[in-house]
Amino acid sequence: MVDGTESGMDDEQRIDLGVSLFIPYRYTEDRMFRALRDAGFDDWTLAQCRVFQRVSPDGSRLKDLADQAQMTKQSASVMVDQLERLGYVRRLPDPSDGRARLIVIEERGRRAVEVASKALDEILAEWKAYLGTRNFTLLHQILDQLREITDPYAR
Amino acid sequence: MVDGTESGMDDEQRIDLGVSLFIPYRYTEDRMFRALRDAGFDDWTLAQCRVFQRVSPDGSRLKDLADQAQMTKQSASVMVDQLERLGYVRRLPDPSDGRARLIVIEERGRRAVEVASKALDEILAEWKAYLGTRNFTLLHQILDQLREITDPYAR
DNA sequence: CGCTTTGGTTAGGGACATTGACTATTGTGG
DNA sequence: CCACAATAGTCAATGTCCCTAACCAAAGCG
Repeated sequence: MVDGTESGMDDEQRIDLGVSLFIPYRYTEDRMFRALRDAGFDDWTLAQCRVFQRVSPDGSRLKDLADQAQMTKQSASVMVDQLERLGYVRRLPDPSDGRARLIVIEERGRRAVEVASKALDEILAEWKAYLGTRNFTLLHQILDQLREITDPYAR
Repeated sequence: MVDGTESGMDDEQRIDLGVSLFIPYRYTEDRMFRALRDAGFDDWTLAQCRVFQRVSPDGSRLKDLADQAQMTKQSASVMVDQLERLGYVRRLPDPSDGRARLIVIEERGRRAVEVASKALDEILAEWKAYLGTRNFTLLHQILDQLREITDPYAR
């Protein structure tokens, strides 16, 4: 927050790494969202989509979705309600825990995942071509490393 | 969006680069926001703070803030209203254009920038120590490069 | 000068996310 | 085997954010 220009650290490196991280992130998000819309998945919102993307292929608990998306269970629940009404996911009772429910991907959701997947491939291929394979791989490695000290959710 | 597991590209690299970018970004944002709160700047919200961080030391036009923050002028205007009421910024008539107004940082805002600046330095120092100077610099360079094809706002 | 563009504001509504209080199931220690 | 704490999720009310639409005024341009 705040791109201060004073104090410590050589200026070259202060040019907001936070923003530098955010910009390409948003680029992928925007582009995938647009790809989905163009493919006919235009009945959901970005916020709903963000929750959907966290649903594991094996089904997820509401609590986990909420944690990962950094929101309250209540908020996540509303999103899931909507996604369910739209046919992207379904809630099933969790056989291993009577309190819990498993949110699983439905037919329409599966088709959306396919489209998004393809869009992501395209983006990554472009980046790879632009950065060169070497730097592209390095970026991956460094970010993975960084994740270890910045990801609040184990992984 | 959507972390698909099928199709193209070797799996190693598909582990969502988007998320990998987002996680450290959010880490910096969260931590700076907390640092500000702890320092007594606890009367604003994250959304207001996000707009504030875009205000240039020389003053910014509303339109520019809105563009950079990817929101409408109307939304940005509300944020600025609030920031102004809280004493972080002030609107001045723009001498070079009778229609426009310059949003400039006020005393309280300047103090906040200082705190945020210090927090950012800390974070970057930690990352540098963890990644090693070499990789830290590389990360910067690669992200800068990536920005050229992903930043919708020139710079 | 008219006309278009550009910078901002006002008004109203919808989407998102939070806090607080509640139910029900699970697990645990006495 | 039962009181008790912790956990999964819901309901209700509220507030914040952000958008569309409509508008005003200054600037730029033919």
